[in-house]
Amino acid sequence: MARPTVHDVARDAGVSLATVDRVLNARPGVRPQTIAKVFETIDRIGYVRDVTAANLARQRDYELVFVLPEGHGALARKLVGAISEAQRRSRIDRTNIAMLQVAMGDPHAVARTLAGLNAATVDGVAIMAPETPQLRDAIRHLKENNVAVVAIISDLPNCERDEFVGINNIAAGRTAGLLLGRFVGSNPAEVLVLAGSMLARDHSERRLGFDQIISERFPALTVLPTIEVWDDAARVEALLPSALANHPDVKGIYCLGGGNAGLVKVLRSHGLEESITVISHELTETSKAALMDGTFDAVIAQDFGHVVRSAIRVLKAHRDRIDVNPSQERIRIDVLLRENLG
Amino acid sequence: MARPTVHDVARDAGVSLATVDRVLNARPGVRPQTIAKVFETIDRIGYVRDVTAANLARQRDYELVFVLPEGHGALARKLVGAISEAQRRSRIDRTNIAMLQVAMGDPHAVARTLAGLNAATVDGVAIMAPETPQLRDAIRHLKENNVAVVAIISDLPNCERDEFVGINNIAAGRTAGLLLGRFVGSNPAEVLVLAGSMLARDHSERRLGFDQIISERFPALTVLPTIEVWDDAARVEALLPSALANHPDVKGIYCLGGGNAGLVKVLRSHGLEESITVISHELTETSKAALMDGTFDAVIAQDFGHVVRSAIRVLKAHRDRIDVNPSQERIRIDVLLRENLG
DNA sequence: ATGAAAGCGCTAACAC
DNA sequence: GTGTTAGCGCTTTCAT
Repeated sequence: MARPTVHDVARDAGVSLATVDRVLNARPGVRPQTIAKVFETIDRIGYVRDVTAANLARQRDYELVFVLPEGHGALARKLVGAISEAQRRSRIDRTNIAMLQVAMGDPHAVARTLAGLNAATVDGVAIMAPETPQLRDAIRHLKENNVAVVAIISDLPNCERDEFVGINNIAAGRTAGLLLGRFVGSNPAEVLVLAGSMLARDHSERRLGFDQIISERFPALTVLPTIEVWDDAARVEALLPSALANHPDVKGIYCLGGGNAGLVKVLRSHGLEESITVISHELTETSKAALMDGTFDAVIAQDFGHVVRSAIRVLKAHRDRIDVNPSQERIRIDVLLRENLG
Repeated sequence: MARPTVHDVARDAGVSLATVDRVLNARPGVRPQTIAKVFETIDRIGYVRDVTAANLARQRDYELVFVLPEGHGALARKLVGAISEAQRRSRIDRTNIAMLQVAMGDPHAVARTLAGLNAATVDGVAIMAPETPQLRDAIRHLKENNVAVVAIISDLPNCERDEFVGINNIAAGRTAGLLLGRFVGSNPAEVLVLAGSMLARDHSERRLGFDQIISERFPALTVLPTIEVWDDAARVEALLPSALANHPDVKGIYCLGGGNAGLVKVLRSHGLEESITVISHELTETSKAALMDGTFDAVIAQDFGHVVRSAIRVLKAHRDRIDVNPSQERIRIDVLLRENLG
């Protein structure tokens, strides 16, 4: 038996196509009892709307916007690459994707960018930004105008975002800690932690998870205070050597993200590739090469392509008022070793 | 500027819609020069076909078939679950998914199942089966009738399948070996390997990769001959204890897949959860619990949900003659630890 | 070998 | 409040 269509619903409910359509799209101008009658028919005959036909008739594309930090760092480049790829693919499926890069240092700039969006045409916004009061207001405003909002990579738990697409960073930190602990072994040793900036929510959450598991399971390890490197190779090269000199017992380094290039350079120039276990974050050209040649022992990552596609699906589902497949949208914490880089 | 449509192509090329359609769908009855003219116009104005509108007009669903082993094992159950989930979702996107379970012991039964498919209505087949001459013939026959074929989980490299959707099992074995080696440490020790059946291509490839890396990087480890457990808990309980008794230096166990339940039982009853490092395959209720309580140290897995969705996308793309996004269809070798189970 | 026209499931003027 | 109708981009008879 063929799938029921709006025609079947209209006939069975004894109303016209237009009325069915009004009910389906929650448009005004239908008597409550008519609405009820239509809904009753819908789930009696098991009607489910053909979204693609609807989009065809509507002649309306999905208008999506990605807002992200205007970074030069490897992470930003990777993310931009994944979005560009999605833009290229999107031509065939009625989807327009805009990408806006904003200086994240200035909360007002972020808010202005969001405020500048035309809520009448934009269906959804995916955003990666630090949580500020200004951002919170800007997101609330978008939601009031019926624009879907998802946070990506780094969550905005106190904003009215519809969804978060990214990994659980506390769990990521715990994963890193578990690997570091097991790789280093059970003899007493010190561990150094490098961070881009502890202001970034993802970095501080990773650090939290890392500390949790080290103290739970690896009491022989001493974690030294975080060195903040501002995602800047020069700073790594300036600070790391002296830290290593002051702590000759360092057997492990955990890099929370950012600064991989500087880290690799220092390890090489000091001939420490072999003797120190290094766990880092994000798969980039640098970290991949470091994994291949043994400088890094593991990289914790998330698949940016997946994050971007997932954000797009969630945003579209929101506009179409259909639900997502949670198992498809769960972003995994990838553990990358030299052997499973594939 | 709006996306060009068939109308634009027809007008610009000075032909009718029907002719454009014939060219687009490679149907006969068009003069070569007309074909050329249409194609010229198509890429001059940058026309790209709207697949959803085409499907709407065609009134044709995607008819897909999954063929898999009629197993009771945890792996089979997981796979069936993932396919059922896809079936549930498929109602809304013009996709009918059939699932056929076959006794894989009998190559003729598999071939008969494939031969029984109506090539006129079936668009694509996803199959997990051991490679046999009979299967090879059956697949060739499908391909001759324009049915798309993908191998899933376990590749069929000598068949004319269009694509393989699954992990590189040699790399998976290497990944397992690397983790086992690093977790066990550098003192001399023995390692036990458990296999479902060495006839299964995926298991033998994993073993190969495992042996490679152990000999390359962990010379202190001695890998004992494989114990074949036929995916049977009773066999594990019968064979493993004596193997452990004969080899008191066993510090690591690598389970290639299947038999997790028996393995866990033996380890518990011998009080070896802590002292032996265990790496296994596939995320199931059993292996998840074993990871949580520390009996297993790592599980190498592939996301069956992803495999199934990916196979569906590839099969559809094939019917629509469009290309897939390779990065979306690459199945990752997941390294699961207690901390990143999600 | 080519074209005209109807129709897929849905939406949106516009009419009543 | 509700119905009629044209049309989205494409395919497919049926003519010519």
